[in-house]
Amino acid sequence: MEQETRLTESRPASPGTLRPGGRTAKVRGAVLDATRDALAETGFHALNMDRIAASAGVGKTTVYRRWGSPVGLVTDLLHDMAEQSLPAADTGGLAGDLRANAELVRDTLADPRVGAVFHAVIAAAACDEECARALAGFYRTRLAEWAPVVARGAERGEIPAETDPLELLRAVSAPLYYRFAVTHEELTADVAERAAEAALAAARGGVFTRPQGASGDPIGQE
Amino acid sequence: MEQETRLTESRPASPGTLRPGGRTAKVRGAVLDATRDALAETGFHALNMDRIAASAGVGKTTVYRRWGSPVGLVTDLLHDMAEQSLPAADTGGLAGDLRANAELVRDTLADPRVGAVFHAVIAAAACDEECARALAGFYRTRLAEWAPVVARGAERGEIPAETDPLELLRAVSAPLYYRFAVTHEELTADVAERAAEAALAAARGGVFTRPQGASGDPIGQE
DNA sequence: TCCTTAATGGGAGACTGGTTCCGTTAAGAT
DNA sequence: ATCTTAACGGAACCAGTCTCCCATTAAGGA
Repeated sequence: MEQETRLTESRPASPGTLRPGGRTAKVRGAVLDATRDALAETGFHALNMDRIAASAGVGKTTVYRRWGSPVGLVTDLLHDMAEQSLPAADTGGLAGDLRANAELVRDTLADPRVGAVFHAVIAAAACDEECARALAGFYRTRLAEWAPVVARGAERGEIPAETDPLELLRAVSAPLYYRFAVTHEELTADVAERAAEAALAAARGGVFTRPQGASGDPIGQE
Repeated sequence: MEQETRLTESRPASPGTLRPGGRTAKVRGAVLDATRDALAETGFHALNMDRIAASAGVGKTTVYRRWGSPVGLVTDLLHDMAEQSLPAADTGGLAGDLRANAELVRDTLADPRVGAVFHAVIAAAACDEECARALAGFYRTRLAEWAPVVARGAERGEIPAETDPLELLRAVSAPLYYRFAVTHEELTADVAERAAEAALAAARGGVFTRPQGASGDPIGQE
C-alpha cells in the first residue's frame, strides 16, 4: 500500500515483478527459449550467459540482472515447466494407469530436447539449493496430479486401502530416473513397463501402506 | 624402442602414466583429497582448479595438465572410488541381504562428505560424456559384486530361478537414488527398508525374470 | 494523451580462470 | 653413482566472463 516505508530502495523487488507486462514477458520468453535450445545442443556445462543473451536478441546486462547465473536460468526454466501441467490418465484400471504414467515419464526423458533439460535441471539442483527446492516443488505438483489414480485403484480394491499414493507413484518413477540420471542407461519401453509392474506388485504386497493417509509433507527438502 | 618414429611428440602419453612412482602418486593423492574436501564444503559448482592446486600444495599448472577441468577431477575421483570395493553381505536370507544392500547405499549417500561427492559425480555425469561412462562403470562393478547374493537367493527358491540379478539390485537402489538426486528428499531408514521390501515383492511376483540369465551387456551407455 | 519510472541495452573496464613458457626436481634406467 | 627425461611448479600472459555506468525505451497509471 504505502510506498514510502523506511525500507525504500532497499528492495528493488527484483526486475520483472513490477512491470511484468509486454516487453518484460517477451524478454523472458526469448531467454528461456534460447536456454532450452542451448541445453539441447551443448548441454549444461556450456551454458553461457553471454551467448544466451546474444541468441535471444537481448542485452546481456538484462540476462545477468534478472537471472544471475546459468543455474538461475535453469531454475526459472523449471518454474516455467511447472506451470504447464498435463492431466493424469484414466484407463479404467490401476495397472493401465501406472503404465501410462511410466510411459509418460519415459517419453519425457527419452526425448532428446526435454531430456537435455532434465539432465541440466538435475545437475543444477545438485549444485544449488534453491534450484533443488524448485525441482522438489515440480515433482510435488506432478505427483499430486496423479495421486487420484492411485486413490481410485484403492477404491476398486486393486491395492490395499491404506496405500500411500505418493509412495507408489515414486516407486514407478524411481527406476526410470535412476537409469536416466545415475547409470545413464537407455530408457527402453520395457524398462517403463517393468517399473509399473514392479511398483504395482509391491503395492499389492502392502509395502506402501502407511499408518494414515499420510497427509504430512509429502516431499521434504534437503 | 625407437624414439624417432614419425609420430614423435604427437602423444605425450598423458602425464602420470610413464613415471607413476613416488612424486606423481603423492601429487594425485593430495589433489584428490583436496577435491573431496572442496566438494564436501562448497559443492561442485564452486570446484575451482586454482583453489584445488593451492590447497593441495601443488602447482596449478600440474592440476590443469593432468586433470584439465573440474569434471576431470571428479571423474578421476570416481575412478579412485571404484578401486576400493567392499564385499557384499551374506545374512543367510535374500530379504536380509537386500536390506543390507539398501542400508549400505543409504548410509553412503546420507553421509555428508560422501553424499556431496555423489552429488558432484551425478552433476558432472550430466555434463560430460566421459564422466558418465566412468559412473556407469562404477555401478557395473558395484552391482556385479552383489549379484551372487541374488543368485544364492534364487538357489534357495526365495525368488524365481530366472530372476535377473542386476535388475533386482537396480530396483533396490533406484528409490534411494531417485530421492537423493531428483527430489532431494531425506533418506530415512524406512525408505531403505521399503526399497528392499518392494524390490523383493516384485521379484517374487516374477517381474524381474528375463528369458535367459541375461548375459548380454548389463549396463549400457548413454 | 501525457508522465513517471521500471526495465532494457550498449559499451568500457575489471576480474577470474585458464594457458603457455621455461627452468627445476626427481623417477627410473644403466 | 650417474644420466636421461618425465613430471612438476612459478610467473607472465591471454581470453572469456561478469559488472558497472548511463542513455534509451516503453509499461502502467493519471
